[in-house]
Amino acid sequence: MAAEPPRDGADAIQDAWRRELPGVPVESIGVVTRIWWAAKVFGDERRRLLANLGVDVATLDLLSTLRRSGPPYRMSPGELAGACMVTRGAITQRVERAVRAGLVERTTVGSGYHARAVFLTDAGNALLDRVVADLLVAEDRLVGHLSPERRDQLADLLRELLAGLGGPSLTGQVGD
Amino acid sequence: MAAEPPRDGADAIQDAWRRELPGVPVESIGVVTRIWWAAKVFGDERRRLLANLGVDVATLDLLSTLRRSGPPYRMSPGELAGACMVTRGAITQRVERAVRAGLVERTTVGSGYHARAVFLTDAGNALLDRVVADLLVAEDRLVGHLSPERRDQLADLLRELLAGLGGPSLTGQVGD
DNA sequence: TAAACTGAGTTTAGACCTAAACTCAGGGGG
DNA sequence: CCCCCTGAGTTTAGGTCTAAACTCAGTTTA
Repeated sequence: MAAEPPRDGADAIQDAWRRELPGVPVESIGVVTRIWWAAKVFGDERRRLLANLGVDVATLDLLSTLRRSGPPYRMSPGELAGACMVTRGAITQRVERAVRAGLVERTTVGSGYHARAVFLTDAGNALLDRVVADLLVAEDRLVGHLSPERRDQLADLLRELLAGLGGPSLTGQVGD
Repeated sequence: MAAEPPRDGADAIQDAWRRELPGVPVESIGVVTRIWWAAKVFGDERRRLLANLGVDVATLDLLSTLRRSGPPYRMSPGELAGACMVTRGAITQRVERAVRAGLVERTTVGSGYHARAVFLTDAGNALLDRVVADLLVAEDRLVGHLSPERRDQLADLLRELLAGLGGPSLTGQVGD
């Protein structure tokens, strides 16, 4: 007879919908709502930290994806859209901002209307060297209250969840 | 000797940072990145479904929070901000849109500059009755490939994670 | 009782995203 | 050789959010 874990806000939301709309299936809330909240906490924390370091989350996502891609460290806008999980239009805007900031460059073709490849400048690489380690250390602290065993259990369950979601997998991700 | 789970994109990202920035702690990625991706998949799916039903995610979040709050089904903007985990400014804008759509009303005070309480109209309640059940059924299907045992394990680990994050708890949530 | 304070709500500027329309470059038919 | 098609990239309109400045109502204080 293991002790029940203390109830939290997601449990309260399940109860509230059971009360307001009897008969609807509320079981997914325990997973979906908590994932939503955790993502919000991580996202807010990351935004604050990066703001202090002078970058925004979207730009760092772009630069990180290029850096992680490995040699030759160049990606087309379409590849970036797949890896970053945003629309091509969003990539156009991210690249435009990053170019203005001197963090990436584009090679174009023909009249120059279309970008062909995007790659980091020295300044972009320097920014990554300066920021990513701090970010990973901060996030390590955020999840540090979970024992390594619990953390690995959670990671494995999330991997299983994502595999079934048909969402982001190795396809379209880093490492062409 | 349990079989290793198949590698996914998050594993690849861990490897890539180990290669690019040797020495940085990459263990948090297995949890943080997968939670981020899962939230993105759930969020995109919810946005698409709700767009078909003629609502947007932010408005449904507002209406749901009011409905779940129970009697007297009224909340101040500040309470709503806490429960929805967005800034008060965002609540002002959400309420303004919902008022224009006829889904909620406001009671004001004095010159009418400040809202005091926000509550659902009949149209707002009808929209919830029409939409929430469909949404929960759809999300139940999304996580349906996990066995109930795995789902509960995942929910428990996420509850533990959130408790340690000091993030959303019972405080400021539903239930007055 | 009037000035200052405090806290809740609102406004605004700026960032970011999506969806849909638009624009080229390159590759077939005719 | 030219027209059209297709696909990748870009533009634009519209919506959402945050952070910081601003505005009141009610309260404290002298």
